[in-house]
Amino acid sequence: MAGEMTDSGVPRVVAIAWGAHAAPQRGPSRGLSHEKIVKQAIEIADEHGLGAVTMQRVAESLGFTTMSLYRYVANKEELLLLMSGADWLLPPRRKSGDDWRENLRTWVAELQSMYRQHPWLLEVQRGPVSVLLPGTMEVVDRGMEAVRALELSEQEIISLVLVISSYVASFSNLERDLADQEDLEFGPDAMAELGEVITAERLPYAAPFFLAGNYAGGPVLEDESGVDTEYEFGLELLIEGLAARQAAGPRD
Amino acid sequence: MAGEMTDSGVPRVVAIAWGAHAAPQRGPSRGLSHEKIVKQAIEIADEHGLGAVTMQRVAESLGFTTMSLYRYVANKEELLLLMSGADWLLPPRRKSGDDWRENLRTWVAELQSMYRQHPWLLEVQRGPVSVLLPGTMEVVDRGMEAVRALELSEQEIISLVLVISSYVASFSNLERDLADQEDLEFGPDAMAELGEVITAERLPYAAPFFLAGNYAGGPVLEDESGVDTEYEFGLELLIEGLAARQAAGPRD
DNA sequence: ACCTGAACACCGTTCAAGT
DNA sequence: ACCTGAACACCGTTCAAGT
Repeated sequence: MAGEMTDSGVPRVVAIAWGAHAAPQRGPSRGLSHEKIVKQAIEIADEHGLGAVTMQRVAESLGFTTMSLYRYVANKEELLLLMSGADWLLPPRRKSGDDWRENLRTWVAELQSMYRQHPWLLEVQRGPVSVLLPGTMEVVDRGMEAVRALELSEQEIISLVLVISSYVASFSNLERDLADQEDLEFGPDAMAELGEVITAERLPYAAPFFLAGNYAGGPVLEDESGVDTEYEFGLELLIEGLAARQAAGPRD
Repeated sequence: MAGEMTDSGVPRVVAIAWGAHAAPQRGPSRGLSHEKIVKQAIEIADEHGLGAVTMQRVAESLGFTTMSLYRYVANKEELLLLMSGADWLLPPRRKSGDDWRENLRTWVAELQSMYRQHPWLLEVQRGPVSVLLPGTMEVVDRGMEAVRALELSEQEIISLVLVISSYVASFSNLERDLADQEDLEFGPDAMAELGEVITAERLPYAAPFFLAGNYAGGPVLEDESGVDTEYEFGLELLIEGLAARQAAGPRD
């Protein structure tokens, strides 16, 4: 499942991603390359979603046969990994300041913008291999830099980076799901029908809230950009929690 | 994209999920039903992953033709929605206490256990419709109950429930991804090859950490159950942040 | 080494037909 | 109303063959 390995024991796809698999190049090349394939696949995913990324479509849009791709990529999974680990999906790196809160917010905003521009990133299966891809490592590196001023152990720094990036990913996911489908609005008939199954006995807390019209389609998910309020709320909690932890000094 | 609507304007799949679409039942029924189909599909997903859930496989394992399913379900997407919104995936509801921290931890543990037992839940596309399914509303209801003692507005309560459940989902996702593939271990050859591209110039913070052997395959991701340390760390942050917010009193 | 073409075993979904 | 069977337009991937 981790794919083929290179002679030295590095996963093939990792070597390719870092450009270390420099294409032996003996016979004639008609112009295909890893970079071209991955770029094209990303373009298709950006425009038409990950579902539109098929081997056939990628190949044809490059002017080649489907089968030509298999000279560069072991299978579709490998192509998806290469797409998700491309480091050019991130905005250019900016100089980091001294205020960790501000750094953290900048880093998080970069992540969020990446997910917004390339929502399919959230659908690609992650794993130990992804962690070694250029894009992922770049994200981790920027995160580590952002919080360098905090008094945390290396273990805690990695934990923090993981926690925050997971948080951003999960909210970007939510945001994407909600954006995908048009909002629902219910007339009196629909509310009546729903009211018969969504009862206060069954759902003592959620039902009254829903029946008052405050749930789906209500103000909760309707502020300007979907779930921004919720997102900020949670991020604030994480940062405040971190500050409290810092103030309390080292533990254990 | 939101699917067909019932006469009163409720999405068809929502009506089915709540059992409000009570099967007209005029002609002869050979024993297929929404419940049987969804249960079978869930069983297959639990055992063999969401990828194994095909219309053909679900139908055949029930002893029917593929096409018979389409009398109960408009398309595959609807089947996936019904699976993800089933409320019997949750552990039985327990009485909630007065300590909101403890309640929150119990609720979160229930969610986590659900994701561990049914990892495919994390792959199903969410949307406005999912929010109205019995399972989702049950989760929200339990969350609202857990934090009822906190002095928060309804808006904030919903935000909090969303934040925490997103957090749990994202970590469960991470956990699943890491569990899917065996861990990587690199010998000296591999480390040498990787060291040529993963340099301190390119990744000033992550590279030294990685080259010291502390990154993938190192102690960070190797503690007992994968990412438990990171998970606890973040949860602690959220709770501490929440407590700090409470102590500071109402805002704005 | 690079790319092609034919073939295989799958998908989801339609439609018309049986009971 | 419920289920079947044949057919269609796709998938990813193999293999043997061409240059």
